[in-house]
Amino acid sequence: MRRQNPQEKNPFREDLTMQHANVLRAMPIHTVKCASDLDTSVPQHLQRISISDLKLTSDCVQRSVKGEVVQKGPVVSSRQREHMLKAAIQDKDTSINVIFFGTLAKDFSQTVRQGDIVLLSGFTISKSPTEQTDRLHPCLLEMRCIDACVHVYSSFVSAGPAVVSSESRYTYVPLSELKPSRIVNVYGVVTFFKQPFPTKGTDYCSTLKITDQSDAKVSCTIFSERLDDHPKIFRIGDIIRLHRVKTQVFNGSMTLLTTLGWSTVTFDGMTDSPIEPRSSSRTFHFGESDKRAVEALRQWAARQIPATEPTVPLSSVQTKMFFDLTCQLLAKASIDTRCILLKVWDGTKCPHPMLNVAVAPDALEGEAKTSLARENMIANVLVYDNHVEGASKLKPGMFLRLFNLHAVAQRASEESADCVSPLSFHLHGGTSYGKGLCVIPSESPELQPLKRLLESHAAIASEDIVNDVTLLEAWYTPPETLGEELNKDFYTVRTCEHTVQQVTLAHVKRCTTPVVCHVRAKVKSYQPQNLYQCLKLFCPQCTALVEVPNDEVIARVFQDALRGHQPCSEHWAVTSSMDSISMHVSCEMVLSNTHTQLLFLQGVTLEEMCVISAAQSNVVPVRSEDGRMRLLDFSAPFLFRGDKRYYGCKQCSRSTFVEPEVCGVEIWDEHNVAKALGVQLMQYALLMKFELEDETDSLEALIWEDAERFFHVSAADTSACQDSQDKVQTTVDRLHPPGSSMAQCPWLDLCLCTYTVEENGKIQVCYQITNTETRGNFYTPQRDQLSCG
DNA sequence: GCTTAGGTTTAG
Repeated sequence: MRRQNPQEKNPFREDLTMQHANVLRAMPIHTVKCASDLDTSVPQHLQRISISDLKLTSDCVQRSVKGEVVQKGPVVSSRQREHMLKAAIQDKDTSINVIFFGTLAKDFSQTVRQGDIVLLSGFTISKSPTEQTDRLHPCLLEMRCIDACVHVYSSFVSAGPAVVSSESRYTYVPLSELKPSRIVNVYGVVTFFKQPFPTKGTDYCSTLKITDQSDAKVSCTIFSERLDDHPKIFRIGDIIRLHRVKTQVFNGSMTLLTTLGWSTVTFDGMTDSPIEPRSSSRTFHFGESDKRAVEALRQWAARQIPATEPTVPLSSVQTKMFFDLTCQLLAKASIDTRCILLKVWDGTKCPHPMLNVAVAPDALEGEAKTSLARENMIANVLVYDNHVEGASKLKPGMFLRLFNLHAVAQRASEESADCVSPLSFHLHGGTSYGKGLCVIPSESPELQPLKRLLESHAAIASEDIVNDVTLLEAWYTPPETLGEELNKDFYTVRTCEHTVQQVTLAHVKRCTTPVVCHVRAKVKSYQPQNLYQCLKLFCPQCTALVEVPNDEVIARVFQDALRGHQPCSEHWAVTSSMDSISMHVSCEMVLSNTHTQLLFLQGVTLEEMCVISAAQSNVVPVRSEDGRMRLLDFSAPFLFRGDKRYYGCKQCSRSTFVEPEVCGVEIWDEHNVAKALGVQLMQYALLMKFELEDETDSLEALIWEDAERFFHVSAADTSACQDSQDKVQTTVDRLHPPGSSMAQCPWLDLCLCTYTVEENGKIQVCYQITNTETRGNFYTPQRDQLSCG
């Protein structure tokens, strides 16, 4: 390092001093070629003492200790103090801290590796200041005086009971044979794990539980401030190797804890899959013996742990369940600081309708194909709290495993059955039950079936961009064979023949009028809120659109007609009277025997009219004026047909009453009655305004010309028939469930016409929903429950 | 500066 900085003073001075010192002293570190040399080639005057026998009061002159280097820290230097290096050596059951000072610290750092066997002499004994925390030996060895000497053998061969081979420098202790306060190397099969989570300290913590052929189960706690250093565990059954972890008894159970210099490597646990070590370190040791150890654990685990479904595909998800999901990220969007939305898929179709969380288009990173959402293939995952940090680093296209996802039905009320409630997926805050998420490398063998499935779907999805209209229709129109749950639910279909591609609302707004567009949107709000107000009267002649008069207004017209009540006589009619009520029928119709079909009624109130007309086919209320027959004011219906009422246009109807033209009419209905009377019949129409919204924009669209097809009712029926009114109400409730969020509203495929109208000299762009029909379940929620069972 | 957590469900 110093050589890289020629400006610095005395660049070589320290090195020269070191070399000089080494020459003057006895070499402090001796390497031996054979383990037995540690016992034979060291000075004979040194007497061996076992670590466990060391005491503060022990005489350490002419004594030596031998042990494996189980910890080796870095050389610590400061201006005030000489160089230091802390290590720990272990002999049988006991580990003791050793501190090397000065040049010895540097030499030890360069010459000795963890796992080496050392023989130390010339040490002094002091009290260990870290006994309470590291639970190692109460004493500490200090290697500082001029006599301090290290003999090292660095090609250790284990005689232990473990998974070793001749080339291995490591001994692996069976989990059942772990002793307290030892630094050990272990292999194990993961039976539980949590993704790393931040601690209250400086590190992230991974907690896991492992087992091995000895059948002992041991919890492990791994601390590291670098996320990348944590074990890359993707699922239960993975195999983990831990080096230099410390045993510790907690709550009566053996646990493993990372210590200085720990390391880890993990492997897929599936038998027959390639043994690829997963590690952030490029320098980990991995040889044939490790392959054998992994394979042995795989074989053992395959027999021990019953084959369990590793993760649950969307096609198997049930409401309320907690499950692990392996998937690909399509898009993500931040909801707020404590919540992030992930749109994911795994190539399977969920049997339940899936909640689509709508977010502003500019907030969405990545693209979620709407065609997939339509097929229940996109899961909307809401990631909360402590998981937001990790989720925000994800990029669309990544493969993920989400642990302990919660499938939540959106509507939890008693009234709505689960079968129609859209599912959302929550990764709740906290780490219990392993809640968390991880990225799985794309090349991971276990991902290959998933990737093949996604690719096959992606191929289909890309074809619809080829503008093949037939395929487009097939893709966007829910086929009858689709999941029954979806068919029970509510959706719309376009009935037009337009060969146009689906566009966004933002696109529609940019189009020049007039144009026909296909869109996919939700109903954010609607007007009028009182549905009786959506029924209008429309004159096809002058295009006047007026409200349907209420009974109060109509009754007044009848009262006005009664006021100047006088008999009237018309040459074309025969009249019969009873009290103040007169009935007129056409003479010509009497002759053609159709007179029962059309009755003119004079001198009745609205109530009486309703009673009488209920049993008649066509009744026209009339009044007399100067002895002549007149129709009532057009504020009242000019015709009552059963329970239906028909109105004439004030503008377009003949103002004077003339002899009805009855010739040639055999069956009388509202049209030929109107024609015979010179009345311009007004049509009933349903008119509503929907506020439509998609990911890109919102706009207000009218539905009226095709409203009857949309609602599957006749507007005239809704004027009189309760069932038809209920049907409109139910449909509107399905479009926008009362009190619901946008997320709960169904996506609608709509055909939209744009046009301009001029009003008060201003040109305004209007949108109208045409050629669209609602489909699905129109029953009320109460009935719905029955049908869902 | 040398701890942190120590499996066991949010409540959106």
